[in-house]
Amino acid sequence: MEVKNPKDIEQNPVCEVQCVHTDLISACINQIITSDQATHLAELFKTLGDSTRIRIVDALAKAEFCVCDLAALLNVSQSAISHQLRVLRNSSLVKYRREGKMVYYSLDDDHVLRLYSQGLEHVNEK
Amino acid sequence: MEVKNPKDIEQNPVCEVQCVHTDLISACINQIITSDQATHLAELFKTLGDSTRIRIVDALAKAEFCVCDLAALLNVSQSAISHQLRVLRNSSLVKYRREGKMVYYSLDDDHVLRLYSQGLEHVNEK
DNA sequence: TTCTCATATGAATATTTGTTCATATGTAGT
DNA sequence: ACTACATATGAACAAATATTCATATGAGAA
Repeated sequence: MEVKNPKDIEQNPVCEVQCVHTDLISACINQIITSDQATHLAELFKTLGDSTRIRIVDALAKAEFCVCDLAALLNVSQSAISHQLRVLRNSSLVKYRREGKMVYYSLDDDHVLRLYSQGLEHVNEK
Repeated sequence: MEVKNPKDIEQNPVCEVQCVHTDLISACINQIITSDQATHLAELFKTLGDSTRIRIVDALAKAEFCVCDLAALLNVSQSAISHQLRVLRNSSLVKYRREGKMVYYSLDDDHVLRLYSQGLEHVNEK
């Protein structure tokens, strides 16, 4: 029943609840990640949040592959692989080198492998 | 939801490209993560792929909070926080305990913190 | 019981996103 | 120049998803 008035929100974003532990909140408010940082970090995780990209990363954790190899190995169209590789590139998760007509992709650094392995550990234990 | 023309796939999943390094592929094909595993892992990362959930995790990395604390701290509606907490619960990233009317949330284990920190490291270095 | 309030949840909506299709770009060879 | 082919990319469509709104549930107090 207690519907919050939009005007109240403008005045005070916290008015909707009563239980707030104000001391704890004021102690933490300055330590919380900023919205900008959160957005960047979320984008990194979001990049790994697709099964096709996970399979690409898994493959690249084992060897360097060209685009058509990945398409064949994962049974996904060349276009789809290429689109997804761009997403992975934009998040600095993979790097590439050109050799003639072909482009070979690999994981950007050990950092990526650690992040991936950490996730794998979590799902294997749960 | 991932592939191209079903008829082509039945006939020959690789027909669209010519460059395939068949030896490398047959050496790797059995080591690649299964689609099922990839889906599970992707869901874990997807869970962290939203800025609101990142901010929740960041807060819970510092202290235990009840739902209304999180709503106030992050300036997000109670309903939205509650919805997102369920997503985090479903991926075993947070746990909770009831105390009277209130429900206190915290990170499920150190695993989650390591995964989160690893991601934070990556974005800070790039 | 009834009231209050902290939390959870279903439905609806708006935005995001992954794939396909068609086409463009870039590179090597003729 | 032209052809072949590996890769990239824009547009369109379908599927997934985050938030809001309204309401339900659960727990303590009167």
